[in-house]
Amino acid sequence: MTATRTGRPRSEATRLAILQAAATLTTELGYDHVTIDAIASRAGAGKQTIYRWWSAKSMVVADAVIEGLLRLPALDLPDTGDLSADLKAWTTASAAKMGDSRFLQVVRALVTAATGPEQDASRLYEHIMRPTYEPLVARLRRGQDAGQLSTAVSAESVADALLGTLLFRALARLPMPETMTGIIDALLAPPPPPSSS
Amino acid sequence: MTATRTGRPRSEATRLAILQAAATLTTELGYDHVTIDAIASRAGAGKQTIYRWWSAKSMVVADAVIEGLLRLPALDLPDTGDLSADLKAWTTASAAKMGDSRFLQVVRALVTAATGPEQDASRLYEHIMRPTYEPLVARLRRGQDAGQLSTAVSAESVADALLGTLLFRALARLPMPETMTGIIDALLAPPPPPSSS
Amino acid sequence: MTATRTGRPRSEATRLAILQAAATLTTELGYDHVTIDAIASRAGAGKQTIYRWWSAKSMVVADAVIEGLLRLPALDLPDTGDLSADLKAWTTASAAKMGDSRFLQVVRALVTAATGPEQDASRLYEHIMRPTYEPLVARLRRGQDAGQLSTAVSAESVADALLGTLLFRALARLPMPETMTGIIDALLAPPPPPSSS
Amino acid sequence: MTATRTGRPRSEATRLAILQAAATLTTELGYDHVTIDAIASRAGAGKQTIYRWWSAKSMVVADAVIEGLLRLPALDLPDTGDLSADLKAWTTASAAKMGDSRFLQVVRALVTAATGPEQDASRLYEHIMRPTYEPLVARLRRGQDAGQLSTAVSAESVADALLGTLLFRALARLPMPETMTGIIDALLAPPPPPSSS
DNA sequence: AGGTAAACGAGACGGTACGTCTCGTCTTCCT
DNA sequence: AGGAAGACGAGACGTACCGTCTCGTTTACCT
Repeated sequence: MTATRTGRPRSEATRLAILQAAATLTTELGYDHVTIDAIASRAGAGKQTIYRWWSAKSMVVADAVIEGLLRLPALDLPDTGDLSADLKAWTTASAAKMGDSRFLQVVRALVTAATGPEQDASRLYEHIMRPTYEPLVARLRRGQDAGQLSTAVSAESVADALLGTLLFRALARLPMPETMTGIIDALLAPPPPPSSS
Repeated sequence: MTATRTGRPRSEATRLAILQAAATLTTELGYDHVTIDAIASRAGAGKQTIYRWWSAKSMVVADAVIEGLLRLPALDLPDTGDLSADLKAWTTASAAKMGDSRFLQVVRALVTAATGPEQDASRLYEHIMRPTYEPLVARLRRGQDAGQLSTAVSAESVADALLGTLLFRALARLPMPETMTGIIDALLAPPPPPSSS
Repeated sequence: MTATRTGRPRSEATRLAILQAAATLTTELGYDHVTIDAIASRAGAGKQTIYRWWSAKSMVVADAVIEGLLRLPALDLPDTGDLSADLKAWTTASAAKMGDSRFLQVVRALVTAATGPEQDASRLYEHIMRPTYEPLVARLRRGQDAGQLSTAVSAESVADALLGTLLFRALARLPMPETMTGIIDALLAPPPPPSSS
Repeated sequence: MTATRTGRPRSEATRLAILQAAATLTTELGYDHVTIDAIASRAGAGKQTIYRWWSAKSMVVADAVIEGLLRLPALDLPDTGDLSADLKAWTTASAAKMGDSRFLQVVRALVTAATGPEQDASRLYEHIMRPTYEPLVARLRRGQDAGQLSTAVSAESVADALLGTLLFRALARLPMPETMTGIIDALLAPPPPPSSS
């Protein structure tokens, strides 16, 4: 019994109105120009209601992401049986979305939240990163089962490298597709060791 | 001759004091919590002096980086001739530093800047990441020359994967060292090609 | 029969707890810093219970006064038969209490209420001042009966002058005791009439 | 040389605009409904500018009084040579103004300020009470010289009693004129001591 | 040497947003 | 129905910074 029991219960309608307002304003104005006052006003809520449930603006935006009101680029990973083609299709599509400035606005909120208290960071990982990470690892494992990826390397390592590259180059604003193709080839179908260059 | 000629010349001592203050405060407080007032106060300078020479906080911090006053706690990448051992030593040591809050502060500065104007973002990334990224790429190229790494994959791709993994796992707060070892092995010592190619 | 009759009867214990809390907090914090929330919390009552029975903070405090829970630190006015000595003893003792911050807190409550609606103001003044004012007037009347004070001046006027002097000098933070002695002498033992009347 | 010397000097225009705004708003809305935000907005000033120079709303209003922008009832004390008539005329006129609710609004600000830090209270006394108190004492002394008031009582005592009565009855909202007449008569022309009632 | 002019430290200015506090109402469960 | 608990919309509070604007002062170059 962790719950308190008396008192007016939290209003779900208000909670959603706040998250919706945060999502809308982030998309319209960009993360930096969103204010708590504006979120409250747009949501028809009091500021205290926001501060009662969220510790910072970044957490409100992060919750809007979790709630699905503010979409990160969808990263549905296909499974056609051809791991290499699937990964290339996925990274190419993902990379294309990374150039979207609205995406960077959201990423900024998430990174801000991620550098905050451990508890908040973990929550974000669970709700935002894991839904992308786990299917990717699973797909890589199926590729290993199919003999398309060496079992000498952990699927997690490859997933880290792929997601990390996307993150790194997105933040650095470097071009992406070719790079991703190269590393995928390197990991999946390594050439014979060079003997004489 | 665009320059005016009379008047008191710009004070180099003040310029450096401002950049040093910006660097110190960014490391101590994190990019978001650095204020122009604090920089001015710490540097013993007037705010107007800062605004006279820089357009925004991000430009001051970028200049501090250029000046070499603010760095990632980057480690020297050894070159013993054994690429695998060198990378493992470097990634292990780097991963250990990822727990350092100063690292996260700088990463935050980068991400914050990344969502700002293209020009600011590029300046910061160039000068913060390059001192780490370029030597890494160079070392990988030497490894390729020595036949320790396939030439079928670009050195940049491997560098992206390594740095990206560090960045990703740092932000996601996942454990690091083992993972790094695995991916290095995968890239350097590829397994036999899958049976059905 | 104006009253409804069904339902749970009003809790007397809660009513008193609220008034006691209001009195205590007014004394401790001063009228301005008392909040309805704090009263409710201290009384172990719900805010709605307060709003159900009182229209405003001033009314709660007024009721606390009526209930005798909040008083000026009034002193008993002695009656030894010697009006002059009695008044001097009382004013000297009262003046000493004027330095007490609790006194100023109550005065502030009165002044705050005085600027509000007529009804609230009257209630507070009646009940806070009267317990001091009425005995003083009564004592002065007995002095008049005993020939110690002229009947040409109303007892109320003298009471006003005495209490007013205390109030004025307390607010102006001027020294008090000697002054009080002087005015008492002036009123009780009038000098010979001026030569040219 | 107690003053600091550098930096932009305080703007006198802004200072006056703030006091004028405070005066106007107090008159229009009443002391309670004046907000610092409204003063700042009306004055075209920033809130911080107000907080930089005044500790509380009551001090701003008090300064507006001192500056003559928010008038207390003028208490010009006539000197026709007839002390009794002069005092009665003055108290009657003063009492009439005391019923004005705008007066009570200002008094509330002053009392609030008077119950604050010693330094603020002293300032108020010097600038607000003394300009009324001192001429009154002086007039009473001239009355003593003319034999219209006993020299056995200090002029200050009488002034205390008169001002105190006005203050007390104004705050208590009790009727005034008759009472004031009575006490003046008692102090100025005492009847012969009663022998047989 | 004296004059001109830009840069300097200092800090007040009009603003925006913050995060907190209090109000008076509303909503639930418990008695 | 009364009451405790406590969430709610509203909005004022006092603070922190922003970027701009005077000030008086300092330090060069130019007569």
